Formats: sequence, C-alpha cells, structure tokens
Amino acid sequence: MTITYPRLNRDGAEPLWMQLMRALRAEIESGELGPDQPLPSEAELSDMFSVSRTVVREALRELVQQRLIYKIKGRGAFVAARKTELRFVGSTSGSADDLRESGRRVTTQTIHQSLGQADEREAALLRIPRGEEVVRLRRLRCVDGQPWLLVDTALPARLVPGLERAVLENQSLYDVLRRRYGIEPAAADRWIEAVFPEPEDAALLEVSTSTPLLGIESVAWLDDNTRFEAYYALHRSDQTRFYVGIR
Amino acid sequence: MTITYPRLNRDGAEPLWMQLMRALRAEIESGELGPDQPLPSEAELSDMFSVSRTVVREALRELVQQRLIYKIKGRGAFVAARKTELRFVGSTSGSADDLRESGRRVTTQTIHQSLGQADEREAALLRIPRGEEVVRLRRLRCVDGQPWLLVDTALPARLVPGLERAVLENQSLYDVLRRRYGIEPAAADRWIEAVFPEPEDAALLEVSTSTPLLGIESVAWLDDNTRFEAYYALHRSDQTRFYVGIR
DNA sequence: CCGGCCAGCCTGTCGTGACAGGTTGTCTAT
DNA sequence: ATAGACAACCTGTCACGACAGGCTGGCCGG
Repeated sequence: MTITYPRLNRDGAEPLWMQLMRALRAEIESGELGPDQPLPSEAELSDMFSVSRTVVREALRELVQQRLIYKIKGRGAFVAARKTELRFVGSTSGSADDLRESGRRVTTQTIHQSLGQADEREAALLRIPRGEEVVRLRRLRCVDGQPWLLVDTALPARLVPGLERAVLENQSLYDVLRRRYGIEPAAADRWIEAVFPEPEDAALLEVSTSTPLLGIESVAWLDDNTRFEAYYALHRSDQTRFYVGIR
Repeated sequence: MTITYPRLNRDGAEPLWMQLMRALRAEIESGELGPDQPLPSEAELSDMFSVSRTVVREALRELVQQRLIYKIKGRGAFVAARKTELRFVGSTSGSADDLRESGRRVTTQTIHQSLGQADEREAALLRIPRGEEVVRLRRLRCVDGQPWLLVDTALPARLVPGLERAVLENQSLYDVLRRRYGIEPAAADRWIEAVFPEPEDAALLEVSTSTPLLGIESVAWLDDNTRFEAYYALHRSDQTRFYVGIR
C-alpha cells in the first residue's frame, strides 16, 4: 500500500469522504493496486488522511457501491476484479427509438446536437477512421413527464448530411433517418449492463449516482459494411423493464 | 406518520438498522404511506424506536438503495413512486441456457431440485392452475470459478415427468428438455431489469446486497397454448453484459 | 508434524455530540 | 402587499469512543 495520498481539503467545499473516495479510486484505476489486493485498513486510512473512521467508512461504502472494491468482515477491503465481457446469444429486430407506449405521453428533448470528430470509441464502434466527422446527439426522453432514458448517439456525418441542424424534438430519430435519408436499419448489436450513472447523467435523469441503471450500447448497420449509428442509452431501471419477445 | 412500530430486538441476533429497515419497508409496502409522503424525521425515528441516529441513517440508507424512499437535504425522506412497466419491443431467438463461451470454464451447480405446487406467480406465468405440480430448479452457474448467474426455474411437471430426479449437473437444461422430452422452444418473452439481490441470493452470487444485478424474467412456449418454462435469472452485472444481435 | 487455542487485527454495529448548510414558514419592516 | 430577515427544522458531514464477532497466524501441547 504505497498510497501517495494527497492532503484533503478542509474548506468544506467538498466532503472529506468524497475527496478520500476519489483519491482511493484514482489509486485503484491507475492500476497501482491490482485485483484482490488489500487496501489499508480503515484505521490506517484514518491515520494516513487524518480523518475519522466515519469518513473512511463513507468513502469505502461508495467504492463498494461502485463495485471498485469489496469488503470482507474481519479481513479488510480489496480491489475488485475488472469487468469482463461475456456474450449473450440471440437476435432481435426492432428499435428502442420507435417506442411509443400506448396511453403514455412520450416527450424527447434534445440536449445537445452538434458536429464533431469521432473519438476513439465512436471510431471503433462505427468502423470509421478516428477524426472523421460525426453528428452527435444527446437526448433525454421522458414518459409522462418523468425522465426515462438518456441517450448519446453518434452518426457518421457523410451518411446524414445536415442532421446536425434538423429539428428532432419529439420525433423518432429512426423516422427522420428513414424519411430524409432513406436509411433502413438492417442489423444491430446491443449490449446490456447494469451501471451507476455519472453525476451529470444522474442529474438529468433525476436519480442519485447510487441508483443502478440499465445501460445499453448499440451499433446499427445499413449493410454488412456500413454502420450508421452508435449509441449509449441509460435507462432508469425504476421506471422500466426491457421486454424481449423471442419468436 | 401513524407508524405502528414494533419494539426492536436487542439480542444482537440481527442488527438494529436491519430491523428498523424492515419495519419501515413493511410500512411502505403495506401502502400506509403513499408515494411522496414524508417519513418521520431521523430525529423522530430515533426517539420512536429508541435507537441512535446512526441506526436510523443506516436503515434509511438501505431503503434509498432499494429505491423505496428518496431523501432531500433540508426536507426529509419520502416514499418513492412505485415501479411501472414499459415494454421494449423486439424479438430474439436463442437461449441463455445454451451459453458456452469459448475459452471459459462454465460449471453449473444445482442448489435445489424438487416437486412442488405452483404458487401465484408461477401459475400466472405458466398459465396453469394454482397448485398444479411444478418441477422447481435453483441453479448457480459459474464462469471460471466465479459465480455468474443464479436462476430459479419452474416447469409444469406433467410436461417433464421425472425431471425432478434428473441429473442436470453441468448439463444444459435445454439439451435435456430436447433430448429427453422432445421439447423444442418455439417462443419466449423476457423482461430485463436492474435490481438489488435479496441477502440469500447475494450470498450465493458472492456480492453485497447493494450490488446492482441484471434480473431476467422469462417465459418460454412450446406452442401458442403451452408454456413449458418460467425462470427468473439474476446475473452479476460486474461479470457480464448481455449481447443481443439484431438481424 | 499436526491440530487446537488464542492474541491481535479487522470490519460491523451502535452511541453521543456537534456544526454546516438547505428549506420552509413566519414575522417584520418598507 | 411584498420583500427580506430570521427562527425552526431537517439532512449532511465529521469526530470520538466502545464493543461484538469474524479471520489469521503463531504459539504450544500432543
């Protein structure tokens, strides 16, 4: 435990436990502490950072919630194993974007809409060179006035010229793609996971950062060689369950 | 706040905060307190149950995690709205039971296997009369030695006679159904949600009760009139993501 | 050599006290 | 009547102390 600890800021601008949590998280994510390696004990951390055990436990509790560490009574706290990916077989047709639930008032609000250059992740998902122009959308969808889904979408700009200026408010993106660009989705891959939201996303969805949400990563194809859309959607799991009909 | 509070048991068999949590949860789930109604303040609860505010806060924290209440600083704690269901369109073929990930050691352990009478939920899902005989399975599946999935399955006994005595260890249930009973799944409905596990399930999966898991409820058909399997699977979301290929 | 006992460490639980800062309602001065 | 000051209440944060009980490793007796 060669933790190089920063001095905690006591001006009250930020809770001590949050600062400590971040310090420990940085230590873990930097890889200094490998999986299943023990953290210093609560008493040691209390001494090292000159805070009470209350603060230490609050910080560790948050890290446990984030699944970055796990604790064993009588032993200590340990770094959790990194997330590994396993595939879930299946095939599905249909699009979340086309959802309209009868009897429910669905509104979609575009928070952000712009042209940009594909970053590493977008480039990999869309199979385009890094830096190629993409249209980015950040939309919040509400059902009966309740925040329900937050989705970040990226599309290659050359496939959807002018989309960055289109008015999408309360329209299905897939409708616009079909009508304006003649894009008909042929295939897609989706990954579903349970995650905690980042503070900014949590605020938009009006949940706490410790609320488990359903995260869906999706890539959609026009044909075998052309991926036209990548998105990551965060669903409020207290508002919905996913239904998959298998036929 | 007409909370009819039970006296808490101080024999140490169960933590005070857990007892208090349960008492409050019972109060909420009984419907005595409607959505958005305030709970007594922490100080009041502390007095009412003769415990320290530490205990009260621990109990409320757990209820917040379970999304049964929410708290607002400077205001109080309030009953959360009930979970509503929304449908996610799509269709999928393929079975989670057939999963074998290349290069991974998959083992399945049968925890429980017995004959019983269908309860309310099983009867509704399988569309059979309450009390009809069902075969119940509780299985834990591990990947590379790590608990990965806990699944409770129920099948009408008349469709799978003797299944309660079959040796399923490390076999795909769907293989057994196909080979021994000639059952070929034709359709299924699945619901995916993010949930917290019950203590017993958490222990089996070796996670804390505050770890968000992916819960999948599924019903499978032989034909339009015959439902042959209902299960509820809890997936460790830190171990996997679901993949859905859309074609 | 091996098994059981036990000290010591660690987390879990609980109590008490204190202050900061957000929220609400009321009271007051304009 | 309205705006601002203020008290009362509430949760958030933090400190300190205490004991229960799980876990490990080492000591010791067989």
